[in-house]
Amino acid sequence: MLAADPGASMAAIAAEAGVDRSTVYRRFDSREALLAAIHRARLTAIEEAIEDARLREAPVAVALHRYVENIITVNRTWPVDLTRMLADDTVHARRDAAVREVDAFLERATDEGLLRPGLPEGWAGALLPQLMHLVSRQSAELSPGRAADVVVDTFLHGTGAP
Amino acid sequence: MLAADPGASMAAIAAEAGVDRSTVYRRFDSREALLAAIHRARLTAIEEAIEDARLREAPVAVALHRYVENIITVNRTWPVDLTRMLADDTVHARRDAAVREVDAFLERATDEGLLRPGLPEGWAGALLPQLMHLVSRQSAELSPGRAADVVVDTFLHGTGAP
DNA sequence: GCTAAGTGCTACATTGATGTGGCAGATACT
DNA sequence: AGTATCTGCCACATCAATGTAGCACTTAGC
Repeated sequence: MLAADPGASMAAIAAEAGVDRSTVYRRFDSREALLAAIHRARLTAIEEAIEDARLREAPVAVALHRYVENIITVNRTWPVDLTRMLADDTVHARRDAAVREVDAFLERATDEGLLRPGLPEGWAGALLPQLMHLVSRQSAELSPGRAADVVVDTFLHGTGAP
Repeated sequence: MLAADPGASMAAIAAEAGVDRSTVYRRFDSREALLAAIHRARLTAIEEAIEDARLREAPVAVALHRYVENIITVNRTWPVDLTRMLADDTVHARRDAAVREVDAFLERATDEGLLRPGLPEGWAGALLPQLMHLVSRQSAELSPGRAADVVVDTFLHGTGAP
């Protein structure tokens, strides 16, 4: 709901959840507070996904697939865009830390020969989230594991003939 | 502006353009009319991009690169999301026609051995626009030609080591 | 049976955005 | 000079969404 339209009204959100608008206001002081709670939940899930994938120590191919699979699940559970919450300093800082963690991993993946060197600055780091986001909403019928297969395969080898 | 926040107010849009809010209302009857005009302009540019690339006849590798380069320019000129205008029937129909044209091209590209067969249904057709959109706003410093190089290379071969 | 907590529904004040109309000044064209 | 057009500024009505408050009803636990 908030994924399709981040500007959705509280009435629409409440209707989607099958409760009255006033009930939502009983649990969250304001619309801002509701969105902040959702974004915090997503951030926490992202941090757990990163930790579970052991981006610093695990073999890069294994860590990549595990990270992708985890994030696809996060995307499906909390399909909201954190970009619109960068006003909040805490959210901003936690998001930055997660991005830095993934960037460092991609650098390690390049050093260890999984990724091609010489790519444009930040290209891999921008591409990977887009692929995960795409498969999350495009191919809802795929299990997280199969969806991760597609993302990793496309990320590493593209869609061209071998 | 409308790219960053599709829900931007007329006051914000007018301020961005350096004119008064009332001046915008003199040129467009309503907010809807303004958005419709922008979307029509984007659609027209997309149709020209497809025609110029000769997706039906040109060699697939040539047509792909030319199409990508054209759309990157369109994305930078009219950076708005057509998905939010599907209420308008005319927009919907024109967009569908363009999507079908590209899908048919991707099928031809598969038949002629440029793309790998056996990809998930609709994956290439969803991936390509995402890549073009990503490079359009991510790498503003690249010329359309160089940006298209990156997109086509990533689309066909990914970012993995050879 | 009684209480406490949660929920739905309604009414209300407030705010921000939309859209309209009028007026005055600047620019350009004849 | 005189006129037409465009613009900025201001005031105003309208509407949708936010947030608050009160009341009645249901459910669960003691």
